[in-house]
Amino acid sequence: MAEKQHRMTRQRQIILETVKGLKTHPTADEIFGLVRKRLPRISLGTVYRNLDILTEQGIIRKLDTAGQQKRFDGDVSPHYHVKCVKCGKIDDLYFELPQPSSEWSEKTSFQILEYNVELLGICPQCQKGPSHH
Amino acid sequence: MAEKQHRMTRQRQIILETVKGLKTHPTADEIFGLVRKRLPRISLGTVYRNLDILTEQGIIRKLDTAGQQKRFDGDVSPHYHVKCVKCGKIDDLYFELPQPSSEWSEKTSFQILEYNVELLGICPQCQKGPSHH
DNA sequence: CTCCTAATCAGGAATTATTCTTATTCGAGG
DNA sequence: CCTCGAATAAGAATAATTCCTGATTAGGAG
Repeated sequence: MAEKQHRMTRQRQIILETVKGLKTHPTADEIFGLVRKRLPRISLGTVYRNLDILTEQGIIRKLDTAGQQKRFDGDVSPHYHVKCVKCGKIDDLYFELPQPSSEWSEKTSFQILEYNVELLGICPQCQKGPSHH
Repeated sequence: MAEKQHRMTRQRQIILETVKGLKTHPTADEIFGLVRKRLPRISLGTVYRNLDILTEQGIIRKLDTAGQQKRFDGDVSPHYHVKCVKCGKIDDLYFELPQPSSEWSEKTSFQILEYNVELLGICPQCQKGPSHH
């Protein structure tokens, strides 16, 4: 099972620091924008590659939310998310869900691994005015 | 609230029949492939447009599953889905999952509209061999 | 410290899914 | 039939992400 070696490059380090340093759930290009301030020559491809590597390593989380852009989360503790249907913003939800029950597996031929709950709603900001951005 | 008029064109009719006639959860291009057999000159854009219109009308369902391609479902009765993490195939689940509790909404400042439950698993086919597709 | 090499990088092209544009056609109410 | 807004085919455009290439570098071996 030869695992691939991973070097800690300056780029990867700064991308990691950036994601961990945010309480938001940034998209790849938002991270790109921030990292660029410290590493002006970094490329978007590098950001994507490192976000994927860090996700594989379980150091950050990739939010496979329905919709267009994927978002990333520096908080890998178990929690769920709400997404604003208007602006796409994501908020954390720290509640417990029951474990997948064996009863479920009996009713499907799939081997069930996990389940996610994604709540959809409207964020405080978009509740105020008719979204005019 | 002037609803937009919708004409029943031959294209829309056949797209609808196709989706309703399938027990699978086809992607837009799979539907395109099938509809094409009856309407060789139809364009992919027409398929997309009509799938969206039919979804708006609640006649079919668009599955906003995380991942790359969206899938459609001719069965609009309430049920959930499992997605195979290996091949992306989707299966229906006709059992009850934990209902959203008001407790959840209290923990966020978002106005909750709806919630999705997405189960992830491995389909029978992918359980067998080391996925060599 | 120096060498070596696989891992990584920057830059940009390629891919993929979906939406949009435009000129033309058509469904259905009058 | 006529009319007209809705719908169509074809293909361009967009957006997010992945892939490709030749140059660079981290970090272990010597």
